Amino acid sequence: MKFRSIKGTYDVLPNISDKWKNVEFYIHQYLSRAGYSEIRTPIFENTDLFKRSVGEDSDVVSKEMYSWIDQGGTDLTLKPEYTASVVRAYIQNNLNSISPISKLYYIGDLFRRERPQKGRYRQFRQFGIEAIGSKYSEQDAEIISIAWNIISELGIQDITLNLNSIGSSETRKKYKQVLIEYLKPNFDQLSESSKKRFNSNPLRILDTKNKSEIEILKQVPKITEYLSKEDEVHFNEVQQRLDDLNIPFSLDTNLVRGLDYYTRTTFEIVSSKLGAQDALCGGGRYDKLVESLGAKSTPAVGFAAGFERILLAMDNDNELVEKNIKKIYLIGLGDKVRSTMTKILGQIRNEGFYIEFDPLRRSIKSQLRESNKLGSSITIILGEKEMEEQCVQIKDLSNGNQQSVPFDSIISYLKSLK
RNA sequence: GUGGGCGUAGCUCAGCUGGUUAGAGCACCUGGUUGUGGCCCAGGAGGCCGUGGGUUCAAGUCCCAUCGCUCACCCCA
Repeated sequence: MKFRSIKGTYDVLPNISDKWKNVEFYIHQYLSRAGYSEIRTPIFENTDLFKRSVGEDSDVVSKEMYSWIDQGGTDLTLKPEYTASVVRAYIQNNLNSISPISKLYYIGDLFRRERPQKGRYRQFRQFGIEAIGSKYSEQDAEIISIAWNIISELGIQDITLNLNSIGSSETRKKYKQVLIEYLKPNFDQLSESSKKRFNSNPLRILDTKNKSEIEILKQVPKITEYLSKEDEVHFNEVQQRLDDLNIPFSLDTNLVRGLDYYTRTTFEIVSSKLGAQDALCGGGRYDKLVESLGAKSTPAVGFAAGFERILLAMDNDNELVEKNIKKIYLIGLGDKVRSTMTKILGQIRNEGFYIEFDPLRRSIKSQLRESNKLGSSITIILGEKEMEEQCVQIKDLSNGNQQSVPFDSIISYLKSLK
Protein backbone atom coordinates (compact mmCIF):
# COMPACT_ATOMS: atom_id res chain seq x y z
CA MET A 1 0.00 0.00 0.00
CA LYS A 2 1.48 3.25 -1.05
CA PHE A 3 -0.04 5.73 1.37
CA ARG A 4 -0.93 5.14 4.98
CA SER A 5 -1.96 7.46 7.75
CA ILE A 6 1.07 8.82 9.57
CA LYS A 7 2.30 6.78 12.53
CA GLY A 8 0.31 7.64 15.60
CA THR A 9 -2.65 9.02 13.67
CA TYR A 10 -5.86 7.28 12.77
CA ASP A 11 -9.05 7.65 10.74
CA VAL A 12 -12.39 7.95 12.48
CA LEU A 13 -14.50 5.72 10.27
CA PRO A 14 -18.30 5.82 9.89
CA ASN A 15 -18.86 2.94 12.28
CA ILE A 16 -17.53 4.91 15.24
CA SER A 17 -17.87 8.52 14.21
CA ASP A 18 -21.34 8.59 15.75
CA LYS A 19 -19.86 7.61 19.07
CA TRP A 20 -17.38 10.46 18.87
CA LYS A 21 -20.12 12.87 17.92
CA ASN A 22 -22.32 11.78 20.78
CA VAL A 23 -19.60 12.13 23.37
CA GLU A 24 -18.71 15.57 22.08
CA PHE A 25 -22.34 16.60 22.03
CA TYR A 26 -22.70 15.50 25.63
CA ILE A 27 -19.62 17.47 26.67
CA HIS A 28 -20.79 20.65 24.95
CA GLN A 29 -24.12 20.32 26.66
CA TYR A 30 -22.75 19.59 30.13
CA LEU A 31 -20.25 22.43 30.09
CA SER A 32 -22.73 24.95 28.73
CA ARG A 33 -25.08 24.08 31.54
CA ALA A 34 -22.26 24.68 34.00
CA GLY A 35 -21.73 28.17 32.61
CA TYR A 36 -18.63 27.56 30.56
CA SER A 37 -18.21 28.99 27.06
CA GLU A 38 -16.29 27.39 24.25
CA ILE A 39 -13.06 28.92 23.04
CA ARG A 40 -11.25 27.85 19.88
CA THR A 41 -7.67 28.83 19.25
CA PRO A 42 -5.44 28.22 16.23
CA ILE A 43 -3.93 24.82 15.74
CA PHE A 44 -0.43 26.29 15.82
CA GLU A 45 1.26 28.97 17.86
CA ASN A 46 4.65 30.56 18.32
CA THR A 47 7.06 27.95 19.61
CA ASP A 48 8.16 30.29 22.39
CA LEU A 49 4.67 30.25 23.89
CA PHE A 50 5.09 26.61 24.86
CA LYS A 51 8.71 26.95 25.89
CA ARG A 52 7.72 29.76 28.24
CA SER A 53 4.61 28.09 29.70
CA VAL A 54 5.07 24.35 29.64
CA GLY A 55 8.74 24.61 30.51
CA GLU A 56 11.87 24.19 28.47
CA ASP A 57 12.96 21.17 30.52
CA SER A 58 9.68 19.31 30.19
CA ASP A 59 9.58 16.25 27.96
CA VAL A 60 6.84 17.81 25.88
CA VAL A 61 8.91 20.81 24.91
CA SER A 62 12.33 19.21 24.83
CA LYS A 63 11.55 16.29 22.56
CA GLU A 64 7.90 15.96 21.52
CA MET A 65 6.85 19.09 19.67
CA TYR A 66 6.10 19.31 15.98
CA SER A 67 7.91 22.55 15.20
CA TRP A 68 9.05 24.16 12.00
CA ILE A 69 10.29 27.47 10.64
CA ASP A 70 7.84 28.90 8.14
CA GLN A 71 8.74 30.73 4.93
CA GLY A 72 8.83 34.02 6.81
CA GLY A 73 11.31 32.70 9.34
CA THR A 74 8.82 32.33 12.21
CA ASP A 75 9.30 29.44 14.62
CA LEU A 76 5.92 27.69 14.86
CA THR A 77 4.61 24.64 16.70
CA LEU A 78 1.48 22.52 16.43
CA LYS A 79 -0.19 22.83 19.82
CA PRO A 80 1.04 20.06 22.14
CA GLU A 81 -1.43 21.18 24.81
CA TYR A 82 -4.25 23.64 25.05
CA THR A 83 -3.82 25.65 28.25
CA ALA A 84 -0.98 27.87 27.04
CA SER A 85 -2.95 28.72 23.93
CA VAL A 86 -6.09 29.58 25.90
CA VAL A 87 -4.18 31.78 28.29
CA ARG A 88 -2.51 33.52 25.36
CA ALA A 89 -5.94 34.20 23.86
CA TYR A 90 -7.24 35.35 27.23
CA ILE A 91 -4.43 37.90 27.51
CA GLN A 92 -4.45 39.00 23.88
CA ASN A 93 -8.20 39.65 23.85
CA ASN A 94 -8.36 41.24 27.30
CA LEU A 95 -10.98 38.80 28.49
CA ASN A 96 -10.32 40.03 32.00
CA SER A 97 -11.97 43.33 31.07
CA ILE A 98 -15.22 41.58 30.17
CA SER A 99 -15.47 39.80 33.49
CA PRO A 100 -13.18 39.16 36.44
CA ILE A 101 -13.80 35.44 35.92
CA SER A 102 -13.45 33.70 32.58
CA LYS A 103 -14.92 30.24 32.43
CA LEU A 104 -13.75 28.64 29.21
CA TYR A 105 -13.78 25.20 27.67
CA TYR A 106 -12.30 23.71 24.53
CA ILE A 107 -12.40 20.60 22.39
CA GLY A 108 -9.60 20.15 19.92
CA ASP A 109 -6.72 18.23 18.46
CA LEU A 110 -3.19 18.32 19.81
CA PHE A 111 0.12 16.95 18.56
CA ARG A 112 3.06 15.33 20.26
CA ARG A 113 5.73 13.22 18.66
CA GLU A 114 5.89 10.26 21.01
CA ARG A 115 6.02 6.55 20.33
CA PRO A 116 2.39 5.54 20.02
CA GLN A 117 0.88 2.92 22.27
CA LYS A 118 -2.49 2.07 23.70
CA GLY A 119 -4.31 5.31 24.49
CA ARG A 120 -1.54 7.48 23.12
CA TYR A 121 -1.35 9.00 19.68
CA ARG A 122 0.62 11.69 17.89
CA GLN A 123 -2.51 13.55 16.95
CA PHE A 124 -4.98 13.25 19.78
CA ARG A 125 -8.09 14.98 20.97
CA GLN A 126 -8.72 16.62 24.29
CA PHE A 127 -11.44 18.57 25.92
CA GLY A 128 -10.79 20.69 28.92
CA ILE A 129 -11.82 23.71 30.90
CA GLU A 130 -9.95 26.69 32.21
CA ALA A 131 -11.36 28.97 34.89
CA ILE A 132 -9.23 32.09 34.94
CA GLY A 133 -9.66 34.64 37.70
CA SER A 134 -10.47 32.85 40.95
CA LYS A 135 -7.99 31.78 43.57
CA TYR A 136 -10.60 30.18 45.81
CA SER A 137 -11.04 26.53 46.64
CA GLU A 138 -14.63 26.37 45.36
CA GLN A 139 -13.25 26.90 41.90
CA ASP A 140 -10.76 24.05 42.25
CA ALA A 141 -13.49 21.78 43.51
CA GLU A 142 -15.86 22.71 40.71
CA ILE A 143 -13.25 21.97 38.08
CA ILE A 144 -12.48 18.62 39.62
CA SER A 145 -16.12 17.71 40.07
CA ILE A 146 -16.96 18.58 36.47
CA ALA A 147 -14.21 16.30 35.24
CA TRP A 148 -15.37 13.56 37.58
CA ASN A 149 -19.03 13.90 36.69
CA ILE A 150 -18.57 14.00 32.94
CA ILE A 151 -16.38 10.94 32.96
CA SER A 152 -18.60 8.95 35.25
CA GLU A 153 -21.80 9.99 33.49
CA LEU A 154 -20.35 8.74 30.23
CA GLY A 155 -20.64 5.35 31.84
CA ILE A 156 -17.00 4.85 32.72
CA GLN A 157 -16.56 2.85 35.88
CA ASP A 158 -13.58 1.85 37.95
CA ILE A 159 -12.16 5.35 38.05
CA THR A 160 -10.08 6.91 40.78
CA LEU A 161 -9.45 10.56 41.54
CA ASN A 162 -5.95 11.26 42.81
CA LEU A 163 -5.38 14.58 44.51
CA ASN A 164 -2.38 16.49 45.77
CA SER A 165 -1.13 19.98 46.46
CA ILE A 166 2.33 21.02 45.39
CA GLY A 167 1.99 24.38 47.10
CA SER A 168 3.12 27.77 45.99
CA SER A 169 6.48 28.38 44.39
CA GLU A 170 7.92 29.35 47.79
CA THR A 171 6.74 26.07 49.25
CA ARG A 172 8.27 24.14 46.41
CA LYS A 173 11.55 25.98 46.73
CA LYS A 174 11.79 24.85 50.34
CA TYR A 175 10.67 21.32 49.59
CA LYS A 176 13.13 20.92 46.72
CA GLN A 177 15.96 21.42 49.21
CA VAL A 178 14.48 18.78 51.48
CA LEU A 179 14.09 16.39 48.57
CA ILE A 180 17.62 16.94 47.33
CA GLU A 181 19.01 16.27 50.79
CA TYR A 182 16.97 13.10 51.02
CA LEU A 183 17.99 11.79 47.62
CA LYS A 184 21.67 12.72 47.82
CA PRO A 185 22.83 9.52 49.57
CA ASN A 186 21.05 7.46 46.90
CA PHE A 187 22.10 9.53 43.93
CA ASP A 188 24.08 6.73 42.31
CA GLN A 189 21.09 4.43 42.30
CA LEU A 190 18.84 6.87 40.44
CA SER A 191 17.99 6.37 36.78
CA GLU A 192 19.68 8.49 34.13
CA SER A 193 16.64 10.71 33.68
CA SER A 194 16.23 11.18 37.40
CA LYS A 195 19.87 12.16 37.75
CA LYS A 196 19.29 14.85 35.17
CA ARG A 197 16.23 16.08 37.01
CA PHE A 198 18.05 16.03 40.30
CA ASN A 199 19.21 19.58 39.71
CA SER A 200 16.73 20.91 37.16
CA ASN A 201 13.44 19.65 38.55
CA PRO A 202 13.76 17.17 41.43
CA LEU A 203 10.00 17.14 42.06
CA ARG A 204 9.51 15.16 38.89
CA ILE A 205 11.46 12.28 40.39
CA LEU A 206 8.51 11.73 42.72
CA ASP A 207 6.18 10.30 40.10
CA THR A 208 8.64 7.75 38.78
CA LYS A 209 7.46 4.25 37.94
CA ASN A 210 10.93 2.80 38.34
CA LYS A 211 10.68 0.10 40.99
CA SER A 212 14.00 0.69 42.69
CA GLU A 213 13.32 4.40 42.79
CA ILE A 214 9.90 3.81 44.31
CA GLU A 215 11.71 1.82 46.98
CA ILE A 216 14.10 4.70 47.62
CA LEU A 217 11.19 7.11 47.84
CA LYS A 218 9.29 5.08 50.42
CA GLN A 219 10.45 7.19 53.33
CA VAL A 220 10.52 10.48 51.47
CA PRO A 221 9.12 13.47 53.36
CA LYS A 222 5.76 14.50 51.95
CA ILE A 223 5.39 17.82 50.19
CA THR A 224 2.12 18.38 51.98
CA GLU A 225 4.07 18.62 55.25
CA TYR A 226 5.91 21.63 53.89
CA LEU A 227 2.93 23.59 52.66
CA SER A 228 2.73 27.18 53.80
CA LYS A 229 -0.14 28.16 56.06
CA GLU A 230 -2.11 29.56 53.13
CA ASP A 231 -1.40 26.56 50.91
CA GLU A 232 -2.55 24.24 53.63
CA VAL A 233 -5.78 26.14 54.26
CA HIS A 234 -6.51 26.13 50.54
CA PHE A 235 -5.81 22.41 50.21
CA ASN A 236 -8.00 21.55 53.18
CA GLU A 237 -10.80 23.65 51.76
CA VAL A 238 -10.55 21.92 48.38
CA GLN A 239 -10.93 18.57 50.13
CA GLN A 240 -13.86 19.89 52.15
CA ARG A 241 -15.59 21.16 48.99
CA LEU A 242 -15.08 17.80 47.31
CA ASP A 243 -16.70 16.16 50.30
CA ASP A 244 -19.54 18.65 49.98
CA LEU A 245 -19.97 17.53 46.36
CA ASN A 246 -19.70 13.84 47.25
CA ILE A 247 -16.70 13.40 45.03
CA PRO A 248 -14.50 10.59 46.32
CA PHE A 249 -10.76 11.16 46.13
CA SER A 250 -7.55 9.69 47.41
CA LEU A 251 -4.50 11.70 48.36
CA ASP A 252 -1.35 10.97 46.41
CA THR A 253 1.52 13.07 47.66
CA ASN A 254 3.72 11.91 44.80
CA LEU A 255 1.35 13.28 42.17
CA VAL A 256 3.41 15.91 40.39
CA ARG A 257 2.20 16.93 37.00
CA GLY A 258 4.72 17.03 34.20
CA LEU A 259 4.08 20.57 33.09
CA ASP A 260 5.91 23.33 34.87
CA TYR A 261 3.08 25.76 35.36
CA TYR A 262 1.12 23.98 38.06
CA THR A 263 0.79 25.43 41.58
CA ARG A 264 -1.07 24.15 44.61
CA THR A 265 -3.82 21.74 43.53
CA THR A 266 -2.91 18.92 41.15
CA PHE A 267 -5.15 16.00 40.29
CA GLU A 268 -5.76 13.23 37.84
CA ILE A 269 -8.48 10.72 37.14
CA VAL A 270 -7.26 7.26 36.23
CA SER A 271 -9.06 4.20 34.95
CA SER A 272 -8.12 0.62 35.66
CA LYS A 273 -9.57 -0.38 32.29
CA LEU A 274 -6.78 1.20 30.28
CA GLY A 275 -3.25 -0.01 29.80
CA ALA A 276 -0.15 1.76 30.96
CA GLN A 277 -1.56 5.12 29.86
CA ASP A 278 -4.29 5.14 32.45
CA ALA A 279 -4.87 8.85 33.02
CA LEU A 280 -8.19 9.94 31.57
CA CYS A 281 -7.81 13.44 32.80
CA GLY A 282 -5.23 15.62 34.47
CA GLY A 283 -5.22 19.11 35.75
CA GLY A 284 -4.69 21.54 38.53
CA ARG A 285 -4.12 25.11 39.51
CA TYR A 286 -1.70 27.36 37.67
CA ASP A 287 -1.65 30.70 39.46
CA LYS A 288 1.57 31.96 37.92
CA LEU A 289 1.01 31.19 34.26
CA VAL A 290 -0.90 34.32 33.26
CA GLU A 291 1.75 36.47 34.84
CA SER A 292 4.62 34.58 33.29
CA LEU A 293 3.08 35.12 29.87
CA GLY A 294 3.24 38.84 30.44
CA ALA A 295 -0.08 39.91 31.92
CA LYS A 296 -1.28 40.98 35.32
CA SER A 297 -0.99 38.16 37.85
CA THR A 298 -4.21 36.15 37.70
CA PRO A 299 -5.00 32.85 39.38
CA ALA A 300 -6.44 30.00 37.31
CA VAL A 301 -7.33 26.34 37.44
CA GLY A 302 -8.29 23.79 34.82
CA PHE A 303 -8.03 20.29 33.47
CA ALA A 304 -7.60 18.42 30.21
CA ALA A 305 -9.07 15.04 29.35
CA GLY A 306 -8.17 12.70 26.52
CA PHE A 307 -10.92 11.60 24.15
CA GLU A 308 -9.19 8.49 22.89
CA ARG A 309 -8.78 7.19 26.40
CA ILE A 310 -12.33 8.03 27.34
CA LEU A 311 -13.64 6.15 24.32
CA LEU A 312 -11.39 3.22 25.17
CA ALA A 313 -12.68 3.14 28.72
CA MET A 314 -16.32 3.50 27.73
CA ASP A 315 -18.31 0.33 27.36
CA ASN A 316 -19.18 -0.37 23.77
CA ASP A 317 -22.89 -0.08 24.26
CA ASN A 318 -23.14 3.61 24.88
CA GLU A 319 -26.54 4.86 25.87
CA LEU A 320 -25.99 8.18 24.20
CA VAL A 321 -26.92 6.88 20.76
CA GLU A 322 -29.98 8.47 19.32
CA LYS A 323 -32.68 5.87 19.00
CA ASN A 324 -36.17 5.58 17.57
CA ILE A 325 -35.48 7.48 14.41
CA LYS A 326 -37.94 6.52 11.73
CA LYS A 327 -35.78 5.98 8.69
CA ILE A 328 -37.32 6.01 5.24
CA TYR A 329 -35.81 4.41 2.17
CA LEU A 330 -37.02 5.40 -1.28
CA ILE A 331 -36.89 2.83 -4.05
CA GLY A 332 -37.12 3.90 -7.66
CA LEU A 333 -37.52 1.43 -10.51
CA GLY A 334 -36.94 2.24 -14.16
CA ASP A 335 -35.90 5.30 -16.12
CA LYS A 336 -39.43 6.72 -16.33
CA VAL A 337 -39.63 7.41 -12.61
CA ARG A 338 -36.36 9.28 -12.07
CA SER A 339 -37.78 12.76 -12.22
CA THR A 340 -40.78 11.99 -10.02
CA MET A 341 -38.62 10.07 -7.57
CA THR A 342 -36.28 13.03 -7.22
CA LYS A 343 -39.19 15.37 -6.56
CA ILE A 344 -40.71 13.08 -3.95
CA LEU A 345 -37.34 12.67 -2.24
CA GLY A 346 -36.94 16.42 -2.02
CA GLN A 347 -40.43 16.98 -0.66
CA ILE A 348 -40.14 14.34 2.03
CA ARG A 349 -36.69 15.48 3.06
CA ASN A 350 -37.82 19.07 3.32
CA GLU A 351 -40.49 17.94 5.75
CA GLY A 352 -37.70 16.87 8.06
CA PHE A 353 -37.91 13.11 7.60
CA TYR A 354 -34.84 10.89 7.61
CA ILE A 355 -34.82 9.61 4.05
CA GLU A 356 -32.36 8.28 1.51
CA PHE A 357 -32.46 6.50 -1.84
CA ASP A 358 -30.36 4.13 -3.91
CA PRO A 359 -28.04 5.99 -6.26
CA LEU A 360 -26.93 2.78 -7.98
CA ARG A 361 -30.14 2.03 -9.92
CA ARG A 362 -30.13 -1.50 -8.55
CA SER A 363 -32.85 -4.13 -8.70
CA ILE A 364 -35.81 -3.95 -6.36
CA LYS A 365 -34.41 -6.91 -4.48
CA SER A 366 -31.08 -5.21 -3.91
CA GLN A 367 -32.74 -2.00 -2.87
CA LEU A 368 -34.98 -3.74 -0.38
CA ARG A 369 -32.00 -5.58 1.04
CA GLU A 370 -30.19 -2.29 1.36
CA SER A 371 -33.19 -0.71 3.02
CA ASN A 372 -33.37 -3.53 5.51
CA LYS A 373 -29.65 -3.41 6.19
CA LEU A 374 -29.83 0.29 6.96
CA GLY A 375 -32.49 -0.37 9.53
CA SER A 376 -35.22 1.59 7.78
CA SER A 377 -38.67 1.25 9.21
CA ILE A 378 -40.44 2.39 6.07
CA THR A 379 -39.72 1.81 2.40
CA ILE A 380 -41.42 3.74 -0.36
CA ILE A 381 -41.59 2.02 -3.74
CA LEU A 382 -42.03 3.95 -6.95
CA GLY A 383 -42.09 1.93 -10.17
CA GLU A 384 -43.64 2.32 -13.56
CA LYS A 385 -46.93 0.78 -12.40
CA GLU A 386 -47.18 3.38 -9.66
CA MET A 387 -46.32 6.15 -12.11
CA GLU A 388 -49.35 5.24 -14.20
CA GLU A 389 -51.56 5.30 -11.15
CA GLN A 390 -49.92 8.43 -9.70
CA CYS A 391 -49.19 6.73 -6.41
CA VAL A 392 -46.46 4.97 -4.43
CA GLN A 393 -46.36 1.78 -2.38
CA ILE A 394 -45.49 2.47 1.24
CA LYS A 395 -44.22 -0.60 3.01
CA ASP A 396 -43.78 -1.08 6.73
CA LEU A 397 -40.65 -3.19 7.05
CA SER A 398 -41.43 -4.36 10.54
CA ASN A 399 -44.48 -6.36 9.48
CA GLY A 400 -44.36 -6.33 5.69
CA ASN A 401 -47.67 -4.49 5.32
CA GLN A 402 -47.86 -2.41 2.19
CA GLN A 403 -50.25 0.27 1.13
CA SER A 404 -50.86 2.28 -2.00
CA VAL A 405 -50.75 6.04 -1.36
CA PRO A 406 -51.50 8.75 -3.96
CA PHE A 407 -48.70 11.23 -4.71
CA ASP A 408 -50.45 14.18 -3.11
CA SER A 409 -51.01 12.49 0.22
CA ILE A 410 -47.57 10.95 0.79
CA ILE A 411 -46.52 13.59 3.31
CA SER A 412 -49.72 13.45 5.31
CA TYR A 413 -49.58 9.66 5.30
CA LEU A 414 -46.01 9.66 6.60
CA LYS A 415 -46.94 12.19 9.26
CA SER A 416 -49.78 10.00 10.41
CA LEU A 417 -47.29 7.23 11.09
CA LYS A 418 -45.31 9.24 13.63
C1' G B 1 15.44 6.62 21.39
C1' U B 2 15.22 1.17 23.66
C1' G B 3 12.85 -3.73 24.18
C1' G B 4 8.92 -7.73 23.38
C1' G B 5 4.90 -9.66 20.18
C1' C B 6 2.70 -9.87 15.38
C1' G B 7 2.34 -9.21 9.55
C1' U B 8 -1.95 -14.99 5.07
C1' A B 9 -8.95 -12.30 1.36
C1' G B 10 -12.26 -5.95 3.21
C1' C B 11 -12.42 -7.98 8.78
C1' U B 12 -11.25 -12.10 12.46
C1' C B 13 -8.11 -15.96 11.83
C1' A B 14 -6.67 -21.60 10.23
C1' G B 15 -2.56 -23.54 7.41
C1' C B 16 0.63 -29.95 11.63
C1' U B 17 7.42 -31.52 11.89
C1' G B 18 8.93 -27.39 4.40
C1' G B 19 5.56 -31.08 -0.33
C1' U B 20 1.28 -30.09 -5.94
C1' U B 21 -4.13 -25.54 -8.12
C1' A B 22 -3.56 -21.30 -0.21
C1' G B 23 -8.57 -22.27 3.32
C1' A B 24 -12.84 -21.07 6.89
C1' G B 25 -16.31 -17.71 9.24
C1' C B 26 -18.19 -12.84 8.76
C1' A B 27 -18.87 -8.93 5.20
C1' C B 28 -19.72 -7.95 -0.19
C1' C B 29 -22.13 -9.16 -5.21
C1' U B 30 -25.64 -12.24 -8.19
C1' G B 31 -29.50 -15.76 -8.49
C1' G B 32 -33.48 -18.87 -6.21
C1' U B 33 -39.32 -14.48 -6.98
C1' U B 34 -40.71 -11.22 -15.52
C1' G B 35 -41.37 -5.75 -9.11
C1' U B 36 -40.69 -7.13 -2.83
C1' G B 37 -36.30 -7.16 2.56
C1' G B 38 -34.84 -10.19 6.94
C1' C B 39 -34.11 -16.42 7.55
C1' C B 40 -32.61 -20.22 4.26
C1' C B 41 -30.25 -22.35 -0.24
C1' A B 42 -26.95 -22.02 -4.60
C1' G B 43 -23.19 -19.51 -7.00
C1' G B 44 -19.50 -15.44 -7.61
C1' A B 45 -15.81 -11.92 -6.83
C1' G B 46 -11.81 -10.96 -3.81
C1' G B 47 -4.59 -13.05 -1.99
C1' C B 48 2.94 -11.09 -5.67
C1' C B 49 1.01 -15.29 2.22
C1' G B 50 4.19 -7.07 4.16
C1' U B 51 8.89 -6.36 1.03
C1' G B 52 13.92 -7.94 -0.49
C1' G B 53 17.53 -11.59 -0.27
C1' G B 54 19.29 -16.56 1.27
C1' U B 55 19.00 -22.16 2.24
C1' U B 56 16.49 -26.26 -0.55
C1' C B 57 14.66 -30.60 -5.77
C1' A B 58 10.66 -27.76 -3.28
C1' A B 59 9.35 -21.89 1.16
C1' G B 60 3.05 -19.09 3.57
C1' U B 61 6.18 -22.53 6.59
C1' C B 62 13.40 -22.31 7.90
C1' C B 63 17.49 -18.12 8.10
C1' C B 64 18.94 -12.84 7.43
C1' A B 65 17.66 -7.94 6.41
C1' U B 66 14.03 -4.27 5.88
C1' C B 67 9.31 -1.87 6.33
C1' G B 68 4.74 -1.73 8.93
C1' C B 69 1.45 -2.60 13.06
C1' U B 70 1.07 -3.34 18.21
C1' C B 71 2.30 -3.47 23.44
C1' A B 72 5.71 -1.82 27.03
C1' C B 73 9.88 1.55 28.91
C1' C B 74 10.30 7.10 29.11
C1' C B 75 6.46 10.71 29.60
C1' C B 76 1.69 12.23 29.28
C1' A B 77 -4.54 13.13 28.05
